[in-house]
Amino acid sequence: MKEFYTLSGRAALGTRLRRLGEQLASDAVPTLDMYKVEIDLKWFPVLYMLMQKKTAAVMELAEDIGQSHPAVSQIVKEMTKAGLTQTTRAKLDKRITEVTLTRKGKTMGRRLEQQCQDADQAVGQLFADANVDLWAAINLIEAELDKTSFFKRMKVTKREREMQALQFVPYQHQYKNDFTRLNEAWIKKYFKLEPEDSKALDNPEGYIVEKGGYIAFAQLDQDVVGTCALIPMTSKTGLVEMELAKMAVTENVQGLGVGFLLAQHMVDVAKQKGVDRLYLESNTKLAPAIHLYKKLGFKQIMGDPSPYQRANIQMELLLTV
Amino acid sequence: MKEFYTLSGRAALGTRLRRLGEQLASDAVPTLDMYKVEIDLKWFPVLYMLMQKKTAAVMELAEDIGQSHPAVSQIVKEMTKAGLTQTTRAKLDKRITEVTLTRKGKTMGRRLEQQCQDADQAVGQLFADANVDLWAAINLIEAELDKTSFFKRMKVTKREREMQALQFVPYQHQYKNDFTRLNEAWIKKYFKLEPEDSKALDNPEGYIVEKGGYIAFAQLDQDVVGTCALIPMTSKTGLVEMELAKMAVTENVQGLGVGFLLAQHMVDVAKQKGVDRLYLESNTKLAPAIHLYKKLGFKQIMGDPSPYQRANIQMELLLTV
DNA sequence: TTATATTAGGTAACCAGCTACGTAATAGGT
DNA sequence: ACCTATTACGTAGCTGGTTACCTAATATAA
Repeated sequence: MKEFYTLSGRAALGTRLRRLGEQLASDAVPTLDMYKVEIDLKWFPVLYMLMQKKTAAVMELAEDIGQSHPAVSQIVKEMTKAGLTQTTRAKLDKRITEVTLTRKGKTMGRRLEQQCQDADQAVGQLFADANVDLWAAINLIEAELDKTSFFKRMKVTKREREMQALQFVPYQHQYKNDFTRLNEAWIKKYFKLEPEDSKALDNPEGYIVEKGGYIAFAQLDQDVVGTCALIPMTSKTGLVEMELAKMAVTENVQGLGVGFLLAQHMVDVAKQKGVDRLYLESNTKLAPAIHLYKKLGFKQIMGDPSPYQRANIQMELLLTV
Repeated sequence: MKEFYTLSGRAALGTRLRRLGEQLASDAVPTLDMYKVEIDLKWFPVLYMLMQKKTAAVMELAEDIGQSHPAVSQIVKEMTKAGLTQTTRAKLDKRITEVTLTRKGKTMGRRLEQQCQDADQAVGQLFADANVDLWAAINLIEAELDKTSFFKRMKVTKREREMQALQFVPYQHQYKNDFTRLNEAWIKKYFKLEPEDSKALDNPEGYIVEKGGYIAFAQLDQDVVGTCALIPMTSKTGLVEMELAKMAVTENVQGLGVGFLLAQHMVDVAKQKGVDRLYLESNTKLAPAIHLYKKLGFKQIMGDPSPYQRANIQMELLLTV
């Protein structure tokens, strides 16, 4: 039994907690008997709250015990039938159903309170015996989950693992289609293909690689998920200058930081090549891209007019100071 | 919200555990999406087990994942409909339904395993952030509950509390009926009233108290729940001797240790009175009583014949050595 | 052998939650 | 004053589990 837990490890934490909770709850059924509290287990929280509050509305009880109001409505109906509670419409607001305990309900309630005190005591003893304060532990865990939900934590974990598998490879002939595909995808999505585009996209080898440029591809497991190019520029200043261009990342891995790592990789390559200044053109519509460039240290400049219509921002990064 | 927890304290541990578990589980639904595992959350354990086992029977899976076999049967049916599993009758034993994953099922399974690894990682991180190892804590608690169930713990706690309220009071006239009632109850239950009984039961004052004897009553809250008497004996040896007799405890508090505490009280009283030797007669049918006397140090002896038919064992306790 | 017990697992009915929705009463804006 | 939004809460129906019960196959004892 419970083979599943041992195998799936802490991933089954949720199931395990629920199960332990259920076990404790089911242990509570015979104890109710012991205290001569003749109630349905599920009435427990409502009865308990009514002992504290004297009178309460259905919605109020639902809020207090953390269940839906139909559940409470149902429970109150049953308890009333069993003679433990009675309901009256509130005078001030006739929508409100006020629930109060009958004499019999109060008797049960008193026994229940006694039982709760004993249970608290017993739980305390259990913690002492096991030398663990599970209650405090849950408080800490819940506080931590309030800060960052488990869902978000999973996302971070996944990304971290995946990013470890990310590799950068230089251009090879077999990647030609990937280069075209990745770039056409984003251009078509945000703008439309310009005549200037086809120059580089249709012939990366002749237009970039053979001219002393560099193209890198980001590979995740077997998939090519991103690309970026360094294109030599004819410099007027005597500095070694290259253009960072054709940056593209597949839609379904966007937001994982592939773009940033890819761009960083390109900067590293540029440094190795002895490039003094990196230049790029982009569009302010592409906010995440601009953000990414800024993060890498690119500064906006007013440069020469671009051959691309969509370019409305130009940036540079000086690599040698 | 959650007013109930803060009020009822650790008594609501069960509910709280269950709730936290459910919260974590519900957080897992969107993560399934993230990993492109297109399964119903409840299929998770079955799919996971099948990844480990290649093939498994319905009963086996039920055992492994800790759910009932109809649940598994249902899940397998749904999974088969979704094309994730296929079922065949075992050749050796045609009652057995062997469940295996299809190609599609295996694909999902692989992604799920990946997800489980990430989840395990994320849970580990959560524990690190909260600085609590909840997993280890649960292990300790479960181990402790295996030793002593929560139900039993509640019983002990209840008894301890109740025993604190236990008081011993000496005979007063208003207790006369209690003395008769308590004694007649057990005599009638195990034996039948003998003529000798009425002597003491009908006239405790004349037969016991006024002759220098002593009667004590055990009171729990307002209820008289037990009684016991010390009756002077005519000694041949010159020692001060008394008979411990008329020990009776109400049925509905039996097993709580009232009898033991009462007898212990009588021994204390005897010591105060300067009694050298306590003597008693009983019947071996009354095993708990005999056990109790032995625990107090009484030893079996062969004494004079008893006026009571039901007496088939005699014991003594020497108080002065 | 043959009768009986046990086992695998399917179906049915139930249960305790939930969400969705409807109705009546109240609150609020114009 | 009147229309709209909100609130309280009841009913209906869904879901994911359960237990109870059934049949068929196998194991066991007379």
